[in-house]
Amino acid sequence: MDPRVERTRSVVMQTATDLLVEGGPGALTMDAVALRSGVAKTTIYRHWKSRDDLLAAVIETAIPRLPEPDPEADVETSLRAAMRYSVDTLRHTEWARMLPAFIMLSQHETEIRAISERMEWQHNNVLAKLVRQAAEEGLVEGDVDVDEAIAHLQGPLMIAHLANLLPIDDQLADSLVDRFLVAFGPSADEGRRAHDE
Amino acid sequence: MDPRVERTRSVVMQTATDLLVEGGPGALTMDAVALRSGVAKTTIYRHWKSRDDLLAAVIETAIPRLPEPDPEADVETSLRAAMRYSVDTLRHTEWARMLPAFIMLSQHETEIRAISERMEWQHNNVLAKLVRQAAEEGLVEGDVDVDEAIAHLQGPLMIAHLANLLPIDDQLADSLVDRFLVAFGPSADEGRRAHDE
DNA sequence: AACGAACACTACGCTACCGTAGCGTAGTGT
DNA sequence: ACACTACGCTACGGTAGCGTAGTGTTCGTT
Repeated sequence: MDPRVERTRSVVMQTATDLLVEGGPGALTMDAVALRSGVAKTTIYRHWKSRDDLLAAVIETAIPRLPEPDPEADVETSLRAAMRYSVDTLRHTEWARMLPAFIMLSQHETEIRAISERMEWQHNNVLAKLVRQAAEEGLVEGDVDVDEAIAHLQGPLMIAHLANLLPIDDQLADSLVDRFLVAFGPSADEGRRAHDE
Repeated sequence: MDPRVERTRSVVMQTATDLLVEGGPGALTMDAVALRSGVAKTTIYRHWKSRDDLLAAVIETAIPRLPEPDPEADVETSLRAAMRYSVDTLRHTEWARMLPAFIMLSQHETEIRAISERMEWQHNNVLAKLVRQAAEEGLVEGDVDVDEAIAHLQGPLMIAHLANLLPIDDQLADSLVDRFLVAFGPSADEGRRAHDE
């Protein structure tokens, strides 16, 4: 492939990503990208057919994919690894800073919503498998609601990030799994029953 | 007060709210508000000094305030009431549909960020008091991290709403408190220790 | 009845952004 | 060396949004 093409693509993508991260979707304009990247606007349009197309490409590129768990590892280890991975993406990637924009855009832009659904599907797939496996092995209650479990694993992390409520680090990832295993542990029913009376 | 003023204010606010909810911040334009509400643009500018000012007013009006718990009630009842209130605002109010926009705007617009911080402060204040009280009464572990507790109470609800992961209803509110009490209960340490070996 | 405030309407000027056209230049692969 | 393609540059046309001006009208108050 022509190295000029490769260079243009990467420079524009990086610039567009920076603009989105710094100023939100409103800051990602073709003129701004052209000005800051040094790439001519006409050239940008040769690679992306519209501004929305470029925006979608930026998001598509930045979007995290949860890795499949190592089939050798036991469930708890895999669960901890998955949560640490989620924490890492929120700590080290540009994704973290475009997440708010992404959440909003997926509400109103059908193109972005499609990306969002693919991502959620992929994430929930990985996590759901782990939760079911954990249920089978007796680590959590047998009749666990998978979506509820995912909400408890990911929800606190999400709000910690969006509201700056807690520091995002490995310790958080571990404590999330700890809390989850206690809350959804097979002895949880007894705990709740004991509490009710 | 002049009834014309009152009418204009309420009609414009309602129209602006609708536009924000339907199409996000980009849809809330002065021209659109004027057109749909039937109020002349010059009149709108007589009540709000700019488009951003109107947007802020809409958000400020829609923003939910967590009510102070009844001092007569016991902690667990108050906690359940607070969570049911959170659920209700996400189920019945326009706030639910403008939350994504709000999250994004508070990232980049300082005016909105200020509103966001006031809201978080108010919410966390109410919840923090309840969590501390719960700790004192031995309902949850004594050295509980208040912010962590809040994250576990509100996080799953937030993600359930944003990702359409779970139905938002009273049953969810109750199960959130149930899970929370188990995960943060005074016996949680034993649970975790028992699990580790 | 009369005054004043709030309002509607039209028409602006201004800016920012989108997307395109035309032309000349510079780098790539053969 | 050659043709080809990507690229830069400048200049557009078109649209949408913000905020304002001027004029006349309606409504509320006293």
